[in-house]
Amino acid sequence: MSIYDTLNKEQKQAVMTTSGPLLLLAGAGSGKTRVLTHRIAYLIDQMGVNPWNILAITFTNKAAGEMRERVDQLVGFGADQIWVSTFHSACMRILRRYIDRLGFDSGFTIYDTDDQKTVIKGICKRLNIDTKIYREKALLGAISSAKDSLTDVREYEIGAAGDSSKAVYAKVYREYQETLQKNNALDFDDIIVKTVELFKNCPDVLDQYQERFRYIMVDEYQDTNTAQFELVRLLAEKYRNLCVVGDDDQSIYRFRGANIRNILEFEQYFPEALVIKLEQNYRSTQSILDAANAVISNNVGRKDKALWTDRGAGSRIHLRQFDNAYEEAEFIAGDVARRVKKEGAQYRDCAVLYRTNAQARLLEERMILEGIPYNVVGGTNFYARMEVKDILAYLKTIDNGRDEVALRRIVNIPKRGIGAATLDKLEDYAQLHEISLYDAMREADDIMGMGKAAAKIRPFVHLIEGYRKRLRELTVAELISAVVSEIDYGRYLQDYDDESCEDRIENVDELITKAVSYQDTHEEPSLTEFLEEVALVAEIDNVDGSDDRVLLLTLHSAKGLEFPNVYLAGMEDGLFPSYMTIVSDDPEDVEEERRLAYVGITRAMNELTLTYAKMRMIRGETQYNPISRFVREIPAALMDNTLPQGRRPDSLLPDRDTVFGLRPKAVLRPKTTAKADRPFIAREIGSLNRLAGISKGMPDRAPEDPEYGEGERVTHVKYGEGTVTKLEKEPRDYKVTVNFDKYGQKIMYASFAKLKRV
DNA sequence: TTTTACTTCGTTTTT
DNA sequence: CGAAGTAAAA
Repeated sequence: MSIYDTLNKEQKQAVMTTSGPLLLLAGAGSGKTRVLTHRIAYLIDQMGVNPWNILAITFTNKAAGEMRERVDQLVGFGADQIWVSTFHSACMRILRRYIDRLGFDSGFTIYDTDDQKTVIKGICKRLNIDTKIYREKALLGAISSAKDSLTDVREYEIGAAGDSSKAVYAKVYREYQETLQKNNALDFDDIIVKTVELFKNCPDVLDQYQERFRYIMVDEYQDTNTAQFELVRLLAEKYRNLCVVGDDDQSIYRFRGANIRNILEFEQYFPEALVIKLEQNYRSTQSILDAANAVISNNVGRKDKALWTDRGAGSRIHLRQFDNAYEEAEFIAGDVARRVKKEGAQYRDCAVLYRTNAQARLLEERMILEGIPYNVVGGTNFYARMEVKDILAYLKTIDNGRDEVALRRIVNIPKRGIGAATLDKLEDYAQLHEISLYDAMREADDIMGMGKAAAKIRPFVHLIEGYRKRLRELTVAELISAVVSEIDYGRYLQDYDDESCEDRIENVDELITKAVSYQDTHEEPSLTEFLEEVALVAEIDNVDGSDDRVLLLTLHSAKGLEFPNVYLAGMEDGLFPSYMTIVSDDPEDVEEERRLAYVGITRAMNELTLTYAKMRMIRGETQYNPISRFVREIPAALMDNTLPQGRRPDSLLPDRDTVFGLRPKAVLRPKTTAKADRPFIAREIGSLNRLAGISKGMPDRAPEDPEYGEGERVTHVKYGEGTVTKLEKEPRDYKVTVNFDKYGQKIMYASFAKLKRV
């Protein structure tokens, strides 16, 4: 009896195929992590591969940590030699060693989205670019997707030739890269891109890593972007022992540059690749899988596969409608409480999934009210909070004097009377003498025209210099404590906002706690490394599964997790799929949302509950959205409640004042913000309903007689041909039961099924 | 230079 | 609704 006997046939094949390229199409819940960990064990124990030669890449630190733990359990010896890491931290390790070859200093810092925005703002100001026309977000987005697809500044400029608008983007891209280089900083995308650049420019470095990583495994392969693919391709080029594991149906990061072609075209890059499909699901009941399969089958251009299980049908999927989001939250909280009290469930067995982070608030409030322990994943990243960023900016300034973004952030926090005018003078001086802004501050006394300002700068420089000198004798935690007390940051927070100051001080303390735990878990702790780790944590990394709490999280963060009880909240067209994707002219956008729905459904092991509200407040506006098309794509027979048969929007229109107890000021205020590109909500309802296949005013009319009868052959767009076994007239529509040749029996409503007689 | 009062704007998802 | 930006005032 060996550890490999518990694997099924395909899993075993995947584990034992150790050489050459391997594409593992692993459906949700098909045990891919098991395969990966067993494969690593097999490589070491059975094939005699040196653990040192193995690289396993995941997307989140959490996934990396879990994999490492499981490998440790399977492999007797040398497991710590394996690189199990995320794309970003693997690249960081390489860059810290070799980035000097690209003209950066190895003490570079990492810019998060906030920092990037600051840089872009500065550039726009400097170049007199109107941010009304060229939005910072759009500029950043363009730069990011250029990088994701490995388009450098030069190439971008060539592509922009002759297009004045694109030329602005190109100019900003160039300035942005130059600023980052000047600040000795990289953004998230650069971490990958610069590593690729390094490998391409320095064959000796590439060769060294190729020799080291003779066996490479990539998890969540469907989420890789072009740059990440190129990185992996380069590393694997020599020995070609590359195993990628992914599921095209779970590709949900296209907006972030994930290139689904990486999976669909893997066999073109590696013609000798073996492809293995894992379709047996060990997680969910058949009903849940049927629902997931039915929904995802509406997407085109996917690798064909269907999940199955030997677990049995299980209970039906619960579908619940509510008047508003408050009642929805009330139900979910109540249902969780009921399951815990009556069915012996634990809180941690339950998770509430939603499309947007904003939905968490109401759910959270309700959980508090009912006294249910919960945890919200995501929202504002801990390290993105103002008070935490302030402290980190101090640390960054001490660590890397060239990081101007950090310096500018804290130079006047707390108030030192160093304002824009002073900084402008310093900047001029710095530019003239080709030194950094911080170095200019050090020489402030010698700068003409500095006047009284020099006296204000002196203590600040003194403070930073003092900590630089003491850097070696202080731990990171001690350093933070010292800085916080020296600048009297607590007082600053109190003056800033008395209300929130307690929470903020708590967060600063939390940061110190994290610094202590960093200190305890690392062999050679350093400030640089601490800042790096802190920059690369994702919210999901902090989820502790051993806490007995209900988890509240977005569908995106839920990927890779599983729960006995799952609630999918806010199943409404306009929210999920989001309004943006519905009106998009690219049908791929809705398909991505559908994959998200697939991910959500397949998180559930035993019970799946879908909820939606007729009315919901979104950005201070009340919206009336129809039920999500994804719910309609689930066969009715799988659910415990019937779908609404369409409704007339006008019968539902505003009674919000009575519902929310609001004074009618919101209604009376003239709608001055209505613009051509953002139509009235009332009009949106109409169009959304039309998109969902509901036509206004039709529900109560007698249904049209279908062109087919019982026993006749019909054809369906998705299911193909079948025989009508039952035809029942209902007040609003005909209910048709069809036995499809390929998909078996389905019950559907005539007006939605659009069946054609053969 | 800093504080305040007011307007404007937007929302998907995040390593 | 809330964050963030802008203009005016102190």
